[in-house]
Amino acid sequence: MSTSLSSQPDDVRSGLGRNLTYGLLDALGRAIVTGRYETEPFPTEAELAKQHGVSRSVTREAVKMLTAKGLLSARPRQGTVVQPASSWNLFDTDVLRWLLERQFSVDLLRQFSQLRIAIEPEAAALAAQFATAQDLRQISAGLARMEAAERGQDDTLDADIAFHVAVLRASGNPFYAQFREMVATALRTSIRFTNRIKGRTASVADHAAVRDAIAAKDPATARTAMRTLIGDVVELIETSTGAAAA
Amino acid sequence: MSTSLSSQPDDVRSGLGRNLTYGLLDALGRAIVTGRYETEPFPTEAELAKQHGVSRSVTREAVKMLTAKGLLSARPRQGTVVQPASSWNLFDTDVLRWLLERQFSVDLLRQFSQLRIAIEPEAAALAAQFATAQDLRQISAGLARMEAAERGQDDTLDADIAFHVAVLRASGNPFYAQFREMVATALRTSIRFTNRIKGRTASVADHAAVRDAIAAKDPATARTAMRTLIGDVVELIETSTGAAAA
DNA sequence: CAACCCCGATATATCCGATAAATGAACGAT
DNA sequence: ATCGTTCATTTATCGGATATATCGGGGTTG
Repeated sequence: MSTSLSSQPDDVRSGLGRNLTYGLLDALGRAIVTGRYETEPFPTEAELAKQHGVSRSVTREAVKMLTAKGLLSARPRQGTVVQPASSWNLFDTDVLRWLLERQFSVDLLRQFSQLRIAIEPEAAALAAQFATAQDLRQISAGLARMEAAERGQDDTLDADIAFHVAVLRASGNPFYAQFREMVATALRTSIRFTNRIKGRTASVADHAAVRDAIAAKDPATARTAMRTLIGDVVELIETSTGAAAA
Repeated sequence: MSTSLSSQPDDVRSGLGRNLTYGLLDALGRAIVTGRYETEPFPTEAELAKQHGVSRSVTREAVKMLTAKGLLSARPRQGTVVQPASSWNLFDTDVLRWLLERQFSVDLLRQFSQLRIAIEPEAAALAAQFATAQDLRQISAGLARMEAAERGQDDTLDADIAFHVAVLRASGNPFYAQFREMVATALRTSIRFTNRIKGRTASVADHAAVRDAIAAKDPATARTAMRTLIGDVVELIETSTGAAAA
């Protein structure tokens, strides 16, 4: 065939995933969330296979995975079509990552932080009630890493993530724990905005207050302390958005 | 082989989905969350195809969708294995439905309601700030349906769902709106427990208080009113659980 | 003229058989 | 005993054939 010399068919074969299907999944996912198919129709299965230089099997499996994540819908004769953004599964870590890594994602980051305002304070309150000794050790370990990062002995971002993830786990509720990956992804992305604006040095003292309240089994205080923490983040992003708009 | 006459290979061909792949997806999803593969290893691709009387293509696509939802993981030689429950995407409506519809799901329902305590009051607060005129009409429509249901002129459950979904939409935040399907699913399941215990007649007055606070653009009151509402649900479920345990 | 039915075109859905690649385990050499 | 090789198993990938669903056009009919 003509394209089989793999001149450069979008190169799904590189290193985008552990195999061709995941490579195509990633390429298509990014293309969809960046709106490439808002102006042109989504290709048919045969066209996709030819464009990316892969077999129909690989194509179909990638499309099925995107369907499972709510980004696509396939019907005979009608073809495969991109679903409206309202039906995308925003709590799928792949989808969230694609969305946050694209350009113009500050709005989305602000909206996700608005969600964190609801989730994390309540998670802290639950943690204050149900955290095991080991949960508490993990939270303290995260805090210790933040202090170490202050002295340049650890990575600030990783330490921050470790702390928040530990609190979510300590809630003892799988639905709260589910936000682990998402918060981690969002934090990694958000640093591109927040760190650019302030020196940050994310208030270790405020984080310590959360840990202390959880250790003291004081849900109300834990909730307020965490709310303060996330509130600062939101304010930082609001400022960023406002600055960009002005 | 013995099974090729399709005596009754689990019958994915019936009406479980709009095609074979979705039928198999549903059958396998239910089987996984009900723990069938905790005692026996997950079948290989070839075995699955034979057991359900479908081709390997259909099998592979269903497995890929389950992988996208976090339930499975496939590697050459190792085979396909069920992932630990902690990596299942609980915010996928299929996964949540499979989990809630299985036996012994009261615990999960309680935990999801604990999440609603975080989400819905905050959504109500956001709605009080940002709801459009149309959002408000939708909320009022939901309330009207609840009143009608009181008089036996509408379905209580559908009306309740319509109200909560309208509030989530009115938040103007896609992450909150994402909970629509999940709350709907959870409510439909929860009625099997809550309705069994009380006459319910879910406090229309309490719902009206939420609507009024949103209409008055009073976030704090909207938040507290919604918190009261969900708090009642949790209490109801706690009672149910306690009764079952005792 | 309008309603209905039938047929063809098109895209996904399904089945199939062959080959490639990855990987863990058994086996053998040093 | 350790290390490397071979082998068996399972998923990954390929591509061709056929089935099925569905939209739209066109012809027939009341």
